[in-house]
Amino acid sequence: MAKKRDSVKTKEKIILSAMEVFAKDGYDGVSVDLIAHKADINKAMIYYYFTNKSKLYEVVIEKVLLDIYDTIILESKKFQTPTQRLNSFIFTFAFFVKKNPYLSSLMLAELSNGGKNLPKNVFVGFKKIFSLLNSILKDGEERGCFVKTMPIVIHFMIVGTINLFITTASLREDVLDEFGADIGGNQTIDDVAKYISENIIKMLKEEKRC
Amino acid sequence: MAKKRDSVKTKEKIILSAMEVFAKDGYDGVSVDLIAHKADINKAMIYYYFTNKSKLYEVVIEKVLLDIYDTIILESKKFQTPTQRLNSFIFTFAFFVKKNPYLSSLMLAELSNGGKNLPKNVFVGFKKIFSLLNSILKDGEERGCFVKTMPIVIHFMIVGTINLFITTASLREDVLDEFGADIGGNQTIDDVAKYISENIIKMLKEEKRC
Amino acid sequence: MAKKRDSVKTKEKIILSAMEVFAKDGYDGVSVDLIAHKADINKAMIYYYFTNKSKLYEVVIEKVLLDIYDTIILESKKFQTPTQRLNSFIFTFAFFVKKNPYLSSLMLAELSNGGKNLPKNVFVGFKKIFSLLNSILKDGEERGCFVKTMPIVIHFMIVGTINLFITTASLREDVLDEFGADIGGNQTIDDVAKYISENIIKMLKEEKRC
Amino acid sequence: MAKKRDSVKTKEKIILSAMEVFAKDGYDGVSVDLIAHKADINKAMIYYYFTNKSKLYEVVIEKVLLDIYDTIILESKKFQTPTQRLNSFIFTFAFFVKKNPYLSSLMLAELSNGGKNLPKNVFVGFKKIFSLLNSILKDGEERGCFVKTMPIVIHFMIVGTINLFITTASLREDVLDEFGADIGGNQTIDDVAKYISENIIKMLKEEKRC
DNA sequence: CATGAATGAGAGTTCATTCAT
DNA sequence: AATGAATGAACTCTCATTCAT
Repeated sequence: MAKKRDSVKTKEKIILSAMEVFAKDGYDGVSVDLIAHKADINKAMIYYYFTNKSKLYEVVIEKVLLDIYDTIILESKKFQTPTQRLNSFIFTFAFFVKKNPYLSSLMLAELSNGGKNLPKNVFVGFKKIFSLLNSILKDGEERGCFVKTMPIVIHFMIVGTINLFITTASLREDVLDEFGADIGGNQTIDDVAKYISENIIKMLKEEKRC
Repeated sequence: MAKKRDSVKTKEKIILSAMEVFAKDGYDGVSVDLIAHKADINKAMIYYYFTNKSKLYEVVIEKVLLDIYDTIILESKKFQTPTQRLNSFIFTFAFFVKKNPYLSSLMLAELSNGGKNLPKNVFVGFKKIFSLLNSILKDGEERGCFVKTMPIVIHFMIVGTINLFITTASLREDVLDEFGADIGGNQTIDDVAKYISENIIKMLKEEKRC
Repeated sequence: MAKKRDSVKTKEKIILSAMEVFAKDGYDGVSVDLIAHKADINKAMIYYYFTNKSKLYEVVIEKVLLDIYDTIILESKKFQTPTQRLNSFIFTFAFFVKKNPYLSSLMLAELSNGGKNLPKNVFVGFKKIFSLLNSILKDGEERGCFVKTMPIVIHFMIVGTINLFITTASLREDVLDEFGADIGGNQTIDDVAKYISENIIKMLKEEKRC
Repeated sequence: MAKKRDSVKTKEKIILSAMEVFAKDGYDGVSVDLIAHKADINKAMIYYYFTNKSKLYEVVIEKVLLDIYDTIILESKKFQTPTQRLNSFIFTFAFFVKKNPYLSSLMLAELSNGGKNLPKNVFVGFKKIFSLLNSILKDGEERGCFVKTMPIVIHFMIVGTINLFITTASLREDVLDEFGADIGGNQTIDDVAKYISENIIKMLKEEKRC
């Protein structure tokens, strides 16, 4: 029998519901009422546990980013060469957002509005992920595997492409028939990850292999 | 002699103000009051000319997308080879969003939320731009300049990277000092465009030149 | 060729449109914009000709009431005996509202809200009509045709019944099928007038005939 | 001990205030602000309890009609003969609207505008009241007390006359002095009910008595 | 006479947040 | 820890009315 008062469960339900609706409709597009309703809890509980809407949003975003970071770090450690680790970075990121379809929307939304709903300190999440990629690239450079590059651009290429592929999925599906060109309706996120990985690695190499 | 009641001017003022604030705070984050105030017109005029907030948003987005499209098309026609035209596509896009810093936010926001605030027919704008890139790529393939590729991924690589670079500019600046790695604080959008262009062309070529 | 500027025609178009929509949705339920649109004239013309919405309403009501009065008076003069004249009163009233289906709504609406949208002087219209009936009844009494009665109640019996029959027509039609009882779906306004006339006259007579 | 937060009381206050002002100024003539103010509650509570203005109006009307119905039914059951029951119907109706002066306006207003502010299902109230009268008349016919009649016309005669008498009371008072004829200024609603009852029963009888 | 542009007040509704129980 | 009631500000939208041309 489920306990009537289970703070952990209640908090979790709130975060999950919040994540879902924030991802779909954005911070301003969502009411606290809606979150409470989705989570099947009393609205006042949100204030009890998270102080206010803004703080709840922070918690949601922070959780999302740290989850990604932890996952990527974990996978990345299994490999030694920069090439393998870069490949792992891309695939793990793609795999993660595939598993958590809300994340892409949230990440893009925050990046696109300059984080207006967030305090600066939340961006440690973004920075951590970037730092990881950065260290892979620097390591590759030092070992002579990769050419000197612009890490932030590589980062945006990976993150931007994969996120856009995910977030535009339904959009592309809607317009599929009235469109002659190939808009990626048949490609899976894995195909995309593979394509990106191969080509970015091609970009980063001159002659040598690692 | 400046007329006191000039519908064209009023409409323009509304669209410009709307574009600015929508880009900064998103559809739901902006009040009609604010738009009216920024445009220095009476709020009711927004309803007089645009029926409602939603319709105004549509007009703004449509205008943005068609402007980009027209500009890119125009530039693109100056070149003959697929390589040149692809290069032109990237640079013109980058140039345009640099000149119109609001656009990136608007594009990313719409892409990231699946166009929830827009009717499907507005996506002709997005499709047109993509179609243009698509035809360049296909042409390159047929002429044997480019390898077979995934056009939608190339598209997201270009558009996503440039848009993210623009929209995150202030964000990156804010965290610059507390951060060791190079987060692109010194690079201009032109540097980025050049880098993307060179590397994507490298990706698309095997041996031959066009 | 129709003249571009024809004040009489414009005024008439306004009054007719106003009558129609006021009848359907009431004074507060109608916007000046709507009247202008229905009349196919510029909104400002309404203010030009009628000063404001309230005054326009007055004009409409006044016209309605005087039209009825004039018609009834005219018909009534064709008859000599109180019985005939009462019969004429009822039939002419019924005939008139049948021909002008908006009037009933307007009359009932004004009566039901105590004339809140009208200045007292507009009620001369109502009073005139009542005076006419009153004189018929008094004449009947004096001549010994009718018993002494309560004129205002007779008046409400006639006017109320006929008006309700007209205004509820569509309502009764809507619920006709789901209703066993006879709600007057087959009766015409003429049937009703006949029925009312016969029975009220029966009420007013004792033994004698006139 | 009076509770500070009593949903029942709050709801009641809202309904009572709404009934009063809707009766006076009609659906469109009343603002939600006014209702809230009259009820001495926060405006948002109206939406909390009744969703919107329209739904509140429905609730008010439904309550009014069912109240009348219940009262009439209760009284009617005390009598056996059709004549007595018809007499009871008329007196109870008159007594009820005298006690609840808002009702007549509301009923007339809704009848006169074809129920534009109400969903069809609200008219069960009207239908129930009419059904009751209808069954009295049918019963009278079958027992040979009443002649065959047009029930809907009888209904409008009763309801229309009494309602008009009530709603026009202040109007008639205002114009009393400037008017020679007897406009019912001295008659009470009971006089009117008695008059209507006697005469309608006279109408419905031929020779026989019940 | 006629028009379209403009205005300011106010209407209906929503929402983040707080309070009493 | 949990709930439903309450609040006040803000939001979208409408409307009677006026002004400039």
